[in-house]
Amino acid sequence: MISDSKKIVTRFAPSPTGPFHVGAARTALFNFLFTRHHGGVFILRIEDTDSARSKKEYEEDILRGLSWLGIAYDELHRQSERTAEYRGSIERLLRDGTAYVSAEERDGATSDVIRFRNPNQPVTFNDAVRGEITFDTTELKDFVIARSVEEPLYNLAVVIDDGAMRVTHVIRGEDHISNTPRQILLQRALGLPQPIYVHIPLVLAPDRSKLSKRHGATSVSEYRDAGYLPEALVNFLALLGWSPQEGAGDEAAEIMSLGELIAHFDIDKIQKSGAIFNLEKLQWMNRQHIRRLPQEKLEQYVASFMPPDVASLPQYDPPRLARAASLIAERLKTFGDIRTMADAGELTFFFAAPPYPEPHKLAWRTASREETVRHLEEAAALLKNVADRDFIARTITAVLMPYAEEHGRGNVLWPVRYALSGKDRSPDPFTLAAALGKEETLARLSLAREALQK
RNA sequence: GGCCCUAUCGUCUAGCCUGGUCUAGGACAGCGGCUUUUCAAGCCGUUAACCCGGGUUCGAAUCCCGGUGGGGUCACCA
Repeated sequence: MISDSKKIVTRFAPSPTGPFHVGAARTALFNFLFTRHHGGVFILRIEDTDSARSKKEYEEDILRGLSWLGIAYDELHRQSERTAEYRGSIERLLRDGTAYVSAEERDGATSDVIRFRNPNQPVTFNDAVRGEITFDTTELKDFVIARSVEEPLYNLAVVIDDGAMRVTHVIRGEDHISNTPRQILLQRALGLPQPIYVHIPLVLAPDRSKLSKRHGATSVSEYRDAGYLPEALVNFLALLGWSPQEGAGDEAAEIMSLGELIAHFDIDKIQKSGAIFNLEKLQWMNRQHIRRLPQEKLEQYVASFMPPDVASLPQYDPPRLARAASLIAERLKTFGDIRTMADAGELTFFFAAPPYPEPHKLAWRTASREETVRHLEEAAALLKNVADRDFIARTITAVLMPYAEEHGRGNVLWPVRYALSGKDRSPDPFTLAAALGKEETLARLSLAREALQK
């Protein structure tokens, strides 16, 4: 299907009339993956012919979003900077009679528009994912192609640009299928070659309608701000309407880096029907990518999403954060969850000794205070013997477990955990102690003991 | 409504082109269990689908036809 002799050229052509949408991001991604897989040229073309609706801030949002996702383009063009090109083509169309100026009334005022003289031929094209599609173009009438020689409308601008930029594959949303016959008619009038069309299925909301604002977060920046990893979003979006080769495998096979996606991507495995944007799967995928993050990156993410009230705690410092980071990350779907954890008080104990307003909670079920104090003392004594550099979860477990087994795990482990966190819910005592460090662990153990003895 | 696209577990999908190996596979979610006994995570197990009706064929999820459902599109927007 794809001839090797011809260099592949694709383009992603968003119009900057709103925030960068995840559906658009997926279209960009499919173009990018396909192009990189085949070693072609990927063009970003800003379609800002409608000056009234196009905004610079939206263009910036698109650029920022693409860069965050790791989707790099080879060329950047803006239609607003190509009026000379359009003028030439439109004048030619006018000259040879395939287009004509028509004075028309609109909103009470009369103005000239340029219409295409429709040859009324049936148009058939071969879509790379759907096969042959035929349209009877007579119903299109003499459609308007420009407001003036310097103001082409969407369909014309696209055709001129795709021709000028030698685009070989037009990969875009299914909602553009109905534009295709108009564009083909224009190509024929302009004597331009016809690219290969690849219409990809739409991204749908859970109710099967087009994904829109009322369904929640739809823009790329919202997902970034909520603490999703770009690699997770990219991975998730790639799997919406596409799957890697045969036997789409087990769980691990679905987790792919950008590089792996590029290696596997091709258009023959693109789905024909719309795909629902399933937030739960995105969250799961985000977890998977968080788990694969190198320690250093993980710390950076955790730190950057840490709310100020936690970050200003007395013991909030780099070494402690480094030890707590993976423990915190283990418990979240997105880095934005750090905020929720902080609000629930599940973070403060990492960076400040907890108060013990309810000493009775230190004792496990029916255990007496005296007994609990003894266990706390003994645990502290055992841990004191562990060297600083051996103060890791595995060693701590090995040291504490025999004693806990002997006196009842709950009786020992619960008060130790509670002494360290001051919380009903928290990580287990061993990892917690490791995260806190030896000195702090012993300090909290004795603080808890004092609270009990009061 | 016209035109166009589309149809496998609740969701994303494998299989369909090259009919049998499909008592339809995987993943997310759900459910159940396990654990260094809290919570989370993790691990193990498990429920669940070929839209309907006709054909073709020894045999159809796979091929053909017709319904029905879903979606898109019908601008001097893109």
